[in-house]
Order: sequence, then structure tokens, then C-alpha cells
Amino acid sequence: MPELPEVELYARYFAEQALRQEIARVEVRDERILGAVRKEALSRALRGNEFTRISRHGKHLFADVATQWVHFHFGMSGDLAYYTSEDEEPRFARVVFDFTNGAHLAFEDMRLFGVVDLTPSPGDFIREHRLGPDPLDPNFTLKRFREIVARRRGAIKAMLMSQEIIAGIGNLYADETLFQTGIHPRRPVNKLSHSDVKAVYSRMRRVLREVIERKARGASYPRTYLIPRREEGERCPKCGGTIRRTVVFGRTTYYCGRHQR
DNA sequence: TTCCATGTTCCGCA
DNA sequence: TTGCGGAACATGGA
Repeated sequence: MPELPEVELYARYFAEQALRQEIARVEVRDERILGAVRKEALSRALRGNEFTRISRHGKHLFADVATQWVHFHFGMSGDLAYYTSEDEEPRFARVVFDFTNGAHLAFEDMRLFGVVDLTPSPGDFIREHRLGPDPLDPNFTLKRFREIVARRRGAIKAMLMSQEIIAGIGNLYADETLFQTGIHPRRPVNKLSHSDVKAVYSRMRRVLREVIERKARGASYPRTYLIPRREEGERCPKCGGTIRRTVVFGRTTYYCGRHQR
């Protein structure tokens, strides 16, 4: 379930559970999950070392080990699991890091769209993959967002989901942001008013932060959100209109036919 | 059996 | 050059 908020929670989980433990071995259960790195090289780079710190950019997570960083991308179904007993290994574990203290950290990913890789540093990775700014980064100001918007055309939803423009927003949170700002997902970016742009900027960040904090407490989505009502014909929790379903930027899109214009 | 899924990439076309 | 639709990737659940 990984868009920015979920990956942020994985990052916190990783940092709390799996730092500063010597890595005994790396078990690759399915090589299709590896990016450019071969399993022998991954194992060699990690064995005898420890994860020392975690970094996140958009939907990407990085774990510092010795002179390199392990890069994780969670695809559609990736997750992390830290456990001490072998029989707790997740069914779809693809890579398992065994620690000398007997604990394990598994990267699980049923659908195999995720990636485990090595990279010299998060900065190198971000440049190489041309990722846009992380929307929760303190340097990502409204001014910067306006500059990005000014250079663009096309549907607002496509812009929000393009990782080279802004890194971390996926299908659900793009829809949620537009639902809360009352903007139709197909509205061209150049037809947004000055205040629309500000609203999108603020709502996007509020949604991301709110979801992180709520999920960190084990809570579900607020009842005012669109996310729990992603179904054709549902009632809009904001205005009582009807929830519509369509396709934008290749993804199933839900919006309120009444208040999103 | 068929459709759908929180993602990314590549190709072709306008 | 930019933007977008479609297909492909792999797999399980409704």
C-alpha cells in the first residue's frame, strides 16, 4: 500500500527496528526483485555491516550501509517485516536480511513490482532517476510549487502523479487532494486560479501529514475523506453528490460529480 | 472466469 | 518538446 505516507511509516519502522544490528547474510528468495545489482554483490556489500540510518524521498526508501545505500521501492504491494522467529517469515518475502542477533528483516512484495538495489547515495539516485522534490521537504515551498505549475500544461492529476514533477503522490492521494480542493482531476493546470494552486499545495501536504500521523496511531482515514468511498455511486461525504469513476493518466479515478469542477 | 489493484516504463501518436 | 493513451510486467482476491 505504498505511496509517500506508507513509505514514511516503513522508514520509521525500519529505523526503530533494524538499525545497528550486524548483518549475518542476505537471502534473496526471488531474484526478479533485484534491480541492477546481483545477489552476490548485494550480499558481499552488506555482510558484516550494519544499517546505520534511513532516508526517504517520495516513495523511495534508502538504508545506509558502510559505503553504500540499499534502495527500496515498494511497487504496488511491497512491505517490510521485522521478526525474530523464522516461522514468522512473510509468505511473499523476496529478500531477507538475517542479523547476527537472530532477528530478520524481510522485504515482502507479492506482485514483484518493487525493487531492491544498491546506490552510492540517495542524492545520486534522485538525480539519476530525475525525481522531483519531496512534497514534505521543508524546501518545497509554495513559491517553488507555483514555479513548477507555471511550467506545465495538461491535467492536474497527471501533474500530481508525475514523479519527475513531485515525488511521492500516487493514485489515491492525488484523488484525495483534488477531492478536498474541489478541483476536477482533468482540469488543465494552466486553468487553475492563483488561489487554486495554493489550495492544492496546502491540501496535498495536509493530507500526506494527516495520513502519516493517523496511521502511526493505528487509526483509519477520516470520514470526510474520499478514500474510503472509492466506488462508483457512493455518496460524497462533503456535499452529498454522487461519486463518479473514470480514467485519468491511465489510472482509475474517483471524484465527486457535483463539487469537483 | 473475469476484472481489478496504492506503480513504473516504454512505445507510438498528436 | 510535451502530453497522453495503451500495453506490459506478476500475482492474488473479490
